[in-house]
Amino acid sequence: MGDKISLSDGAKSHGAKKGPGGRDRELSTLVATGEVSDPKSPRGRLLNAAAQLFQDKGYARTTVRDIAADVGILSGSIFHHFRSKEEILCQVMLEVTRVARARMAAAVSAEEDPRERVRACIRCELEAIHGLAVPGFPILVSEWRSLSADNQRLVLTERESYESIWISVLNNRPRGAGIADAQLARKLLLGALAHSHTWFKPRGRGLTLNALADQALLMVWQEG
Amino acid sequence: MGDKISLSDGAKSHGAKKGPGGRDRELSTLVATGEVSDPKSPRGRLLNAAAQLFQDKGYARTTVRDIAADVGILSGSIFHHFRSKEEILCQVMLEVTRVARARMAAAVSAEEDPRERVRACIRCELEAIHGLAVPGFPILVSEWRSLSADNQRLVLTERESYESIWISVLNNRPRGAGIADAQLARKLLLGALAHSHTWFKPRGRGLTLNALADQALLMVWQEG
DNA sequence: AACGCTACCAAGCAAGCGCTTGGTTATCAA
DNA sequence: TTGATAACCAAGCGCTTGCTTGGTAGCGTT
Repeated sequence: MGDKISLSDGAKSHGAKKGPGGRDRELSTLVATGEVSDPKSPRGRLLNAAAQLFQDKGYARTTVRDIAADVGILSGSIFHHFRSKEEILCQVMLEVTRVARARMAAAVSAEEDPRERVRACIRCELEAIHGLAVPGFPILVSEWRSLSADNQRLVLTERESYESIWISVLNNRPRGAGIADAQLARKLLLGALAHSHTWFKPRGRGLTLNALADQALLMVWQEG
Repeated sequence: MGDKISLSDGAKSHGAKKGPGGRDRELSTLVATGEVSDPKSPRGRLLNAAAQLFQDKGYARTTVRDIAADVGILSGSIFHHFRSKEEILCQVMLEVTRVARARMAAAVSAEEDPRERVRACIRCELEAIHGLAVPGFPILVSEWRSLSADNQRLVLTERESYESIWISVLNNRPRGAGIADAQLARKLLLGALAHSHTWFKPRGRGLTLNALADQALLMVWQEG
């Protein structure tokens, strides 16, 4: 099962190399389709600031005054863009999910080998977790309970396609490669990777992000 | 009086034994030495209530009024036992760590085989995470940032001996058993296990806690 | 010129927060 | 009896919080 991975669009940009110049072609596409707010618009700037603050200080410890100050407006003005503080969190999660999904789809389709695809998923999620793709990804795990049940359902729906990529990639592992159940392997892996946000420093000269990805790969894919 | 005492309450003298080893024996010892508060004392009841509330709702969303109401007193009375709300969190973390450490040490020393010792560690931590040992263990991961730097240092010191058990047990793995570096394996494992708190239901009829431990073992110990 | 729209300011409200204060009760030892 | 102490109540203080209100400046369209 899970031979093909359904990608939303055929036009994908592989590699997503970070460097000087346009960081992600996927992001521009998402902005163009309206799936993600323009980072230069007031709304986009607010969401980016909120994402960074929620990630750094936590949702509850971040005030709307913090967010407002970060983009240079007064706190009351925020509510011309969002109805409530929680809506900000919800929108951050939705947009982060869309960016992460687009990058993940591109990364997977750029690889052929099943094992390389798993590695690509891991590396891709690690990049998201450590802010190389978009700020705010760790919030999806750490601040989940800060959402109301309705908003949880909303984000969960948006997230399904992201997780389904993971599952189909993990299902392409051979027998005996480790944890058999892809759903279980995914959950354990998500916990392990997300937690790395608290201790892994990409700036450090010791372990690189790619090396960490290789080690994490050993958890769900053994043998050669 | 309809007060509910959450866990490990019946150990009046040496009464309650659970399982072959007498699992609450460790708690009684810790209470006797003063390392952990008596669950029947006001302080112990407050700490237990706080631990459960912090775990369920999160530290920031739990008010001192919530904790007080849970044990049947008024909010102001709390501050005859603790100087601040954060001190409650800190004390919860310290005591939870001590209980977890004692249980872990007992679980490890009950096994001889290196692989069984790793499995025992995993099972032991899973039991702690899912409230079978003491309420509040997941707080150690999820609410770490709610502590001031000073209190973080305090808890970290108390925790060292707990982590050192993990490291020595993981270091007894043979070469080629998976992730070579014990420190790294431990961090990834902690993330994976702690995250299971959000999705694993011990009440569920599907995956048992022991089966989950076996699967988690596959992440750090391959080839039987 | 008049309009409509977006983005924002200035001021502040009501609620909830952690925590303080002064006093009361129960227990127990000398 | 007296005094010390632990445990708690009743009341509320000072502050922060998310959010509201009424108004304004700038801009493009008609």
